[in-house]
Amino acid sequence: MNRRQTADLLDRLEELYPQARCALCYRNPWELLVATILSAQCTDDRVNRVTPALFAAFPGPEAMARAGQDEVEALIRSTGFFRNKARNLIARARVIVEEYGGEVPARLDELVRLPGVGRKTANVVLGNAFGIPGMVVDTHVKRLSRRFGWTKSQDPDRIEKDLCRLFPADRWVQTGHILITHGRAVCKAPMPLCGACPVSDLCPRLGVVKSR
DNA sequence: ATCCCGAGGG
DNA sequence: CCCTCTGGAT
Repeated sequence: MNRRQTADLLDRLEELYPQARCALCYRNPWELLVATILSAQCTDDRVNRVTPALFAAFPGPEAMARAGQDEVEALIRSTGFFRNKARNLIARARVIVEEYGGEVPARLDELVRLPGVGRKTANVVLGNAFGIPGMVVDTHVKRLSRRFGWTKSQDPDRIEKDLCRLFPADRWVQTGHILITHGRAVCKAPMPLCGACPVSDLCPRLGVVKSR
């Protein structure tokens, strides 16, 4: 799929999913950071079910830094990986309090140094809480990128670079959201709903692009 | 059984 | 590249 076909596809997906945005409930960078790490291997609606109680119990990094491991675990148990997540939430809060004066850093290199924060989470926070362009590569973006032929790699870091080269920076954030939205609704992991796909005419999987 | 808007470690 | 961590929905 060439650059022009890709741009056409993005235009149409953006038209189809005009409301595509971050699915996590949050009111500030700290809450978004917490909600995003909880969303690892867990659906966003399940995250949104536990965050109100979590944010009420630990409103900011200072409170979280003083939290007990089992106290946090109890609140986030249903999101899976709760031991790792609880440990990282507390450790991360301490780093934010001690090294960043209680403010979530707005830089990629500083965010990824926080415990439990990888490039995916960092780019979600940068794009949605700080308005800094970042290409989010989650399982959906990864899958669609391969299906549309935008990358041959399986490595998320490599895919991120490929997509950043393919798209202009001012579309990175929205591209992530619309790919995720389309991936969840139509272009699903085990069984894509190709018969009901609104952009199947642009899909290399069906061999239609080549014949145009 | 398989997957979910992942990260860390080998 | 591989593996593990975890619960819940389908």
